[in-house]
Amino acid sequence: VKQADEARVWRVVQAIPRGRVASYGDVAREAGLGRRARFVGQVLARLPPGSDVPWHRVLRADGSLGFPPGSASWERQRALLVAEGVAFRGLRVELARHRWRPSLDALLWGHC
DNA sequence: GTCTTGACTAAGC
DNA sequence: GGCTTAGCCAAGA
Repeated sequence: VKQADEARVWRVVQAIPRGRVASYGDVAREAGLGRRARFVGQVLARLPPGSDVPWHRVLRADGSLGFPPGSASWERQRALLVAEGVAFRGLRVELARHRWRPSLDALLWGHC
């Protein structure tokens, strides 16, 4: 495992604000990892328990979660998101409303 | 060295 | 809206 890449993934995920979400591909690109979306999934899967990385804010490009619906992990992730005010439309998060846009975020917060 | 497996994605039907 | 297919790329076996 490339420790440096793993750390970059953590950094990016930690930068996702409460109540917002990003796709695996988004995190990969933002971390400078190109198209390695699946690698992001691997990193999150290996995350130690009790980590401060908000892994639940990372989901698939279509807004569905990375787990089979109804599984324990799926329920846990959904509960965490709902607790943050993230709205669901069936089995998917409303990406249009909650998708994290790092560049926009920088524009809105950076120059204030 | 190859083959399989993923918390993936975009495109096509 | 859904399902399938083909591409993707790092890890492990």
